[in-house]
Amino acid sequence: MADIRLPTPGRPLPPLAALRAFEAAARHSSFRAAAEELAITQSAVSHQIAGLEKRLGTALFRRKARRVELTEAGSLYYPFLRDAFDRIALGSSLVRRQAQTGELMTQVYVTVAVKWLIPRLHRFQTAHPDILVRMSTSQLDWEFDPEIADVGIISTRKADRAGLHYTHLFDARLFPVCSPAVAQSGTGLRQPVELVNHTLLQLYTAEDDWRAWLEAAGVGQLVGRASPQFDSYLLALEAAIEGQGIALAPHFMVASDLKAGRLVKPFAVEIRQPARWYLACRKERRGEARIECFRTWLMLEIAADPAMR
Amino acid sequence: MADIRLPTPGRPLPPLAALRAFEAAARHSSFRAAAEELAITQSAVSHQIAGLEKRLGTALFRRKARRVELTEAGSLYYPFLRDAFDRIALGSSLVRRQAQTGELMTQVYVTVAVKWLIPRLHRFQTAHPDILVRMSTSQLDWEFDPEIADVGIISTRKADRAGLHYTHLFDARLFPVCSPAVAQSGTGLRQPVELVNHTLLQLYTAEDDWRAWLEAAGVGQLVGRASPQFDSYLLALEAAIEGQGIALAPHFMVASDLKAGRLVKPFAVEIRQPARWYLACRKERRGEARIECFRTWLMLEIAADPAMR
DNA sequence: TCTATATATGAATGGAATTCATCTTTTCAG
DNA sequence: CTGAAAAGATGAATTCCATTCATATATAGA
Repeated sequence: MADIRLPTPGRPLPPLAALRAFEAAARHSSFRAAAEELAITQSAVSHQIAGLEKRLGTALFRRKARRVELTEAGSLYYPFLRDAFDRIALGSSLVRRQAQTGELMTQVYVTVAVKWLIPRLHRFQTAHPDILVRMSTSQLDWEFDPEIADVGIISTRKADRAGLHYTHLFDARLFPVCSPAVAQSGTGLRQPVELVNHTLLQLYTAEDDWRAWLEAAGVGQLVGRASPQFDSYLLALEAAIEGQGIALAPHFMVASDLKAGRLVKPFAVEIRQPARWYLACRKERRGEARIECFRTWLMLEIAADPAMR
Repeated sequence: MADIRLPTPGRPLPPLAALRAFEAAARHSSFRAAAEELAITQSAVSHQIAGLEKRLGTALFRRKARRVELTEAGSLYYPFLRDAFDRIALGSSLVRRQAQTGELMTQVYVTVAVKWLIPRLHRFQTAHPDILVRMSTSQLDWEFDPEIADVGIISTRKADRAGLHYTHLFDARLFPVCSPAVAQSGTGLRQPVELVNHTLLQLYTAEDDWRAWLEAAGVGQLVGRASPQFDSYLLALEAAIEGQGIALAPHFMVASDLKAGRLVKPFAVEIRQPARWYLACRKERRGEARIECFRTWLMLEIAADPAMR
């Protein structure tokens, strides 16, 4: 039951603070320099070393006029402490590095991956070369699966699954987009009411979005032409780019296509996407270095991206 | 000016307390056992390790039902910390031992050495075999010389020499002693006034002692027969034992001779020796292990010796 | 002798480490 | 299946130790 171990049972070690002060003071041959290195006052170093000397029952330094020098006892002690702190420092940095090394499996909707994340990912890889980001792209309605992925960028109305930690990322704005050709066809597309002559591209998983937007645009009764329903925004947007109709999509998913002129935004009316966007991970894995790196980076990218406002 | 040193400049190490907790917990595979070893609560260990994990950005333990086990990161970390603490412990114990090893030069009046210290010294040597006590026996009037000795057992009226630290040891009682033969010679020696027919053995350095005692005994005007003056109590007592007269000595110097019957105490009257007895050492050397060992042992011996009361 | 620099020291302070009290989870016995 | 025991987690309160502050002391150099 009891741990009968000679070298380590209940070894009462001197306080670390004092040992660190001693190590630094010995290295610098100066209390003042040691204090500076440790970002404490000279007084603290003096107190700590005095306490250590009292505890060990021997002087560790000879106080000379403008410096201190190790006594015999101090010279004996110093190498042990130096080595010990070197090991602690080395071990700590290895663990820290290891924690930041390896893969980070992210679960992302395919459209988010293609339209937003992948174009930015090189910056993350540059900043964190030790973290290999892998992506599992799911369809829009998939739930985050912590068995598969370390983190998930998900859109949901209630971020309350037990055991998961959610970081709110942003709220998306929804508005219709179409190809420039479609916007100019016929009499053009100037009023929401003119949508009646167009195909509204729909998603399985967001069937209410169009209804909500038409409502907000003041044409709630309007029913557009039937359209195939798509699995993902990606496909709906592809169809829109090819002029097959008008898609309703979150701003951040179409920002690049708008900028490139592949798509245009015919109306000013926007609605908030009812589901909010989160970064999810297992509760107990919050704090893991790779996850924190990714989270921090994500937040910065979002803050820097006008399409996220 | 600045210390350009790769391995050690201002390395921010995790708090020692947390590292110790981790090391102990890893060794025991149990927070509870670690807490017990460190004499803190389980709660403290839990807090510390949680903080460490947060700081390192990785879990160090997997919490299993009735125990914890190291994660990969923990397994990587543990050997470093174990080694580091082993070194600190080893270094500390070496320094402590070295501090208690070597000689301790004591400066003692020859009579104190012969009559009191030497008979007890074997007990000190048994308790502290690493400390070799050497003695420099001085005459009664010598002052303590910190250049020569580490400590001095001295008798003085004012313990106030700059740079010296004094520990009060005891106050001595003075009374006359003589050989049994002398005490019984003639009509015997029953009243202090009968001292007039005897030789009063005197010390150079304590000429007033007899006067003070006679005063206290109510025979202040009495002047005994002239006697040679001695260098030390030791010689005066030797003379007394041989029946050459009556000596006035501190109780602790004659306790053994009284017990052995070589001397007797003819009168009950005692006076306090005006000078008090101290253990002296350099102020800045107070706290040194060998000195503290000796001081502590001395105090215990004195407390245990009825002749010191 | 005066100034600059370094360490020592006692008292006061602040904050981190610890405890306390309580909860949650898991195992094991009956 | 229920209850008890054992281990760990957690938030709030507390205690104590490290640190700072203010000041003293000591030495070298001008």
